[in-house]
Amino acid sequence: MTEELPVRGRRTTLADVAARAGVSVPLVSIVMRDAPGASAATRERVRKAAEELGYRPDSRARMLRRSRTRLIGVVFGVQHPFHGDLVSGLYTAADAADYELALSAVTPGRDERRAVASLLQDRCEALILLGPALPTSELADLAARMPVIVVARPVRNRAVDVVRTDDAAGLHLAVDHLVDLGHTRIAHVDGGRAPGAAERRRGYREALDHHGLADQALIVPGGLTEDDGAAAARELIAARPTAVTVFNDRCATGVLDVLRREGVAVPGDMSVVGFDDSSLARLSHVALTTVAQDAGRITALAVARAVARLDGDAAADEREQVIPPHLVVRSTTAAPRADLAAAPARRVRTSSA
Amino acid sequence: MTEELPVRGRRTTLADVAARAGVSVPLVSIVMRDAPGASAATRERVRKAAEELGYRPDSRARMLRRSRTRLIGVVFGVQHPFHGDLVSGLYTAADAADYELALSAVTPGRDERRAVASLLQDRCEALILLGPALPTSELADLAARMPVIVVARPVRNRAVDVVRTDDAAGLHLAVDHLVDLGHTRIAHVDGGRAPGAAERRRGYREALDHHGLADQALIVPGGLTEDDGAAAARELIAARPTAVTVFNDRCATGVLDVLRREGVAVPGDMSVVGFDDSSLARLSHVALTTVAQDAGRITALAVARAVARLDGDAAADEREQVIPPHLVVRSTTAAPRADLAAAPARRVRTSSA
DNA sequence: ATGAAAGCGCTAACAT
DNA sequence: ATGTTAGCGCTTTCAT
Repeated sequence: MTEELPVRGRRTTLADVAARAGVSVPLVSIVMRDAPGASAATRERVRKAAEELGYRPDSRARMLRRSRTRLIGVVFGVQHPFHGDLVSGLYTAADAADYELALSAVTPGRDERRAVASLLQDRCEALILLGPALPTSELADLAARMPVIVVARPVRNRAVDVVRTDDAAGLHLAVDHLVDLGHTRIAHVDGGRAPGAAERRRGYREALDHHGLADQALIVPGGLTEDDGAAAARELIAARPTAVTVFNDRCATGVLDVLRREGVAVPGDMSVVGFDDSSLARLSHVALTTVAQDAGRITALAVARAVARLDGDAAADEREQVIPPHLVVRSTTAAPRADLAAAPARRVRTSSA
Repeated sequence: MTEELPVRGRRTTLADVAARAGVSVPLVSIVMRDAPGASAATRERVRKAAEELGYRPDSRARMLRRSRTRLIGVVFGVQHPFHGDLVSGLYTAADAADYELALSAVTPGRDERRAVASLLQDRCEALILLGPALPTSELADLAARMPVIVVARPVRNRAVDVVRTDDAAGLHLAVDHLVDLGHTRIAHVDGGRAPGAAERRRGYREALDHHGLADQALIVPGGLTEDDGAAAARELIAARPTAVTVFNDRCATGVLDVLRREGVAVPGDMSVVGFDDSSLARLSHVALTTVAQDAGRITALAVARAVARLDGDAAADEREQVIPPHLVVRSTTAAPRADLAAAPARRVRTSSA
């Protein structure tokens, strides 16, 4: 029994397997791909030979020969926790659609342009970009070459597909929940120029307006990080609304931390609502009430859209798919204390950072 | 002027560029690779043609033809924040060494075996695994096929290279710092079976022993997450050491949160030291004193080792490179209060969860 | 059911 | 300095 274990050096190829099985190369190819055109006996023999040689198909050669690479490029931010959830979902969806994923990370030393360039060289057939900061014009240029699906950021250009959470609706949910609890003085810590921040700000204003609370609006400058939230918390302590909606969970965590340290009880003195339902929010000692984005649905739709564009079947016409979020109520929201509910919030439209 | 903008459909190839420039295909290849063997005038002409056609080399064809792919596979956990720092560093190091990176993520639905398998099909020449959970035997099998560099986890097998932080030394730093401040009753919240946890536990014991404090040892079961830390904090509140070293920053954050909420002042009543110097620790409102792993150095060494194995030049013989960490002192450590410094810590070797 | 031949896009080896 | 030939590992005709 010749033990030809796979060792460092030349890789085993179809030809090696063919030689060992005593058949032609194309026939081995047929067997390896489970394509029709080989007898059961041959399949058996070829599989055995491949197994013994530790054969692994070369995806590069395969893609080179096929007209299609069945490869979808994904650009993600290595620092952003939510992108982790999205990447997980993308793998699942791509797998089901029989596509491969090529990951390209954006890091402090590697910008989006480089990340995209490397995917182009890998001959991806479509691009899925998670919360890209690239200008719309460049996205449009890319979209002229290949299907481009932008996730979690609105893009006003008919050439690119967009799958995103309905950010405005998310803030409606948050505000409605707080109003239901009896709050009237509800502030918002915003996300500055972050993707989605403008939509959430708008949703907040609309929702307040809808409840006849427009004159109670208080928008405090925030950002994406815990530090931004901590800074915002100081303004909140001065203004003393009874509840606050925060741009995202990270920022909300910063808000929570400072509030509690300064003796403001949550939810006793102030209710707090986040956005994302990240792992942070789920921690039992944080237990943040938050607006959940449906990562599984978003990623499934993103892949489905990429595949639809590639297969060219009935190219869907709405370029933007907006997914409704849902509210996850945990322990940072409650009815306002009776003595706090009445007093009016100090009105500050936008205070300077 | 023929505007042959790159449009969806067939990609432009070397042949297209060659035709437009009126030269042979290999000559274009030479120009695109900046290889010697073309006149300045030709280079000029070819570059112009390539530019006009929006030509991008096909990395798959390139790798297929070259004997070398110059591709290093990286397996990382999409949820682990520290892996983000490592991936960033790997890109930088690979770039400098003129290698490409192929990323393969481990997600809840995609285990390490799958992640590795896809990299093998991509014909990576070496593998860098971040904190892999794979059994040593499988790592050794892999290492028989190609250079394998394991990062951030000790592996007792001469076939694989290891680059990791000196975890035990990290706990020496932490304990020494606390002893210098005057602490004698120092507890440790451990990481269970997480990579590095055993080493850190050992370092903690050694350091206490070194200061003649062995009989004060108190190890509380913890874990990797904030929740684990929160649970451990309750035990700490009962035992009341004046200081605690925690497995990692995430867990330490959980400890901090509960301590503060239960009215235990940090660092007034209890000092806390983390491990990782993750972005969490750096947050101004957390300001955690912590043991910093040198991600830049670790990744540089990991790539350097992979390259050394591949180039076969003077294959370094120590398979394990242990990098000393350093202490970052922030605001969660201080001298113990005079009335607390004297009393002995309750002695619990390992309490049950 | 099986094999022979061709070629995906590129680079290396050899011509000239 | 430039062109010709061959072939990386695979899949796709097209024969048989």
